[in-house]
Amino acid sequence: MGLIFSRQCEYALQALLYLALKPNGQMTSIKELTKRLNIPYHFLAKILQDLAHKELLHSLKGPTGGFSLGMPAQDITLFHVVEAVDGIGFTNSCVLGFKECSERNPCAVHEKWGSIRESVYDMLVSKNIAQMAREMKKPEYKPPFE
Amino acid sequence: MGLIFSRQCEYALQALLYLALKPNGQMTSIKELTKRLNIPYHFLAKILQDLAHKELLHSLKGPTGGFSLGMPAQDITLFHVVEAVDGIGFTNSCVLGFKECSERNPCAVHEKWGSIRESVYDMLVSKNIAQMAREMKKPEYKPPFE
DNA sequence: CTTATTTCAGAGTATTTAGTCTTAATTGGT
DNA sequence: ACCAATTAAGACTAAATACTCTGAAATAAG
Repeated sequence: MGLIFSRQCEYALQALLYLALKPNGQMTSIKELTKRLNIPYHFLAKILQDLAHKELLHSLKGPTGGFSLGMPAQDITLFHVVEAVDGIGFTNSCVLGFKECSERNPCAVHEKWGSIRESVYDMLVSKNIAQMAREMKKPEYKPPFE
Repeated sequence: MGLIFSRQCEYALQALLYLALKPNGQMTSIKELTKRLNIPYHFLAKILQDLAHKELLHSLKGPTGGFSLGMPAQDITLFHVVEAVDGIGFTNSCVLGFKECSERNPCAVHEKWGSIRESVYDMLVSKNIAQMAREMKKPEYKPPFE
C-alpha cells in the first residue's frame, strides 16, 4: 500500500529530517524520536541502527548517547536515503511489469512513464534534508513531530 | 519493492491487454493466458476470478469456456484496472508518510509530488486498453506474449 | 566500581502479499 | 447419459514486510 517508498523508508526520512533540525553534533535518543515522530520504538531502533551501518548516522551508547547525522545535512539528499533503504529499482522497471520493456521494445506507456520517472528522480536529488528541514521550520508549517 | 502497482495489478493489466487483442467476445482460457504471459496458473486464475466479480471480465465454464472482456476495450482505462485491484490510495497520500500533510500543512515535497501525481493520474485515465493493445500490435513491438 | 541509560544484535511474532493445491460446479461435444 | 475441459471456491503454504522482545555491551556520572 505504501505509495512508492516502504514504510521503513518513510520513517527513515522523517527521522533524518528531525535530526537535521538539531544543532550540529547534538545527540538525540530513540526515545525522543519515537515520541515526537510517533514511530514504534523498537522498529525505529532497527531502522536507525541500519542507517548507522550505512554511515548516514553516527551513534553513541550510554547516557547522553543517541544519534546524530553522519554527514552535513546539506550533503544528504532524499535520493541517498531512498537508495540506502529501499534501493533504486524504480529507476529501471516497467510500470506494467513487462520484463522485456525497453527503448527498442517499449510497453504502451513506456515513454510517458519515462518522463514521470525523471521527475521523481529530479525531486529526489534536488532536495537535501537541510533545505527541507529549514522549510519545515517556517511558522506556517506545523511539523508532524510536535 | 513493487514500483507503484502490486504484482497482482500488473498481471491483471497484462491479461486484460492480451484479451483486448482478441476478436470481440471470443473466450480465452487461463491455460493460454498463463502460457503466453508467463504468470503462475493458479494465481492468475484467482486474479481473473476477481476481475470477473468486478465485472471487468466475463467468464464461462466448460469446454470452449474461458474469459473475455466484460465491456468494450475502449471503455477500460488503466485507471479502472488499478482502481479495481489496488485501490487509489496513491491519489491522496504523502510521499514522506506524514499523516497531517495537506495544502495548509505541506511537507517539503508536497507541491513537487502533487504535480507528479497528476501526471500519473493523467497517464492512467488517458490510456484505454484498446489503444494500448493496438500499439502493441505494431511490428516493431515484440509483445510480452509471443 | 557501581549504576542508570542508552545503543546493538539477534531472535521472535504479526500481517500482508504472493502463490499453490484440491475439490466441486458448469457446460459443450459425442 | 457421459466425458472431458474449463472456471469457482476455499483452504493452504511461502515469502516479504512490519513490528516486538530480550539480553548484552558501552559509557557517562556519582
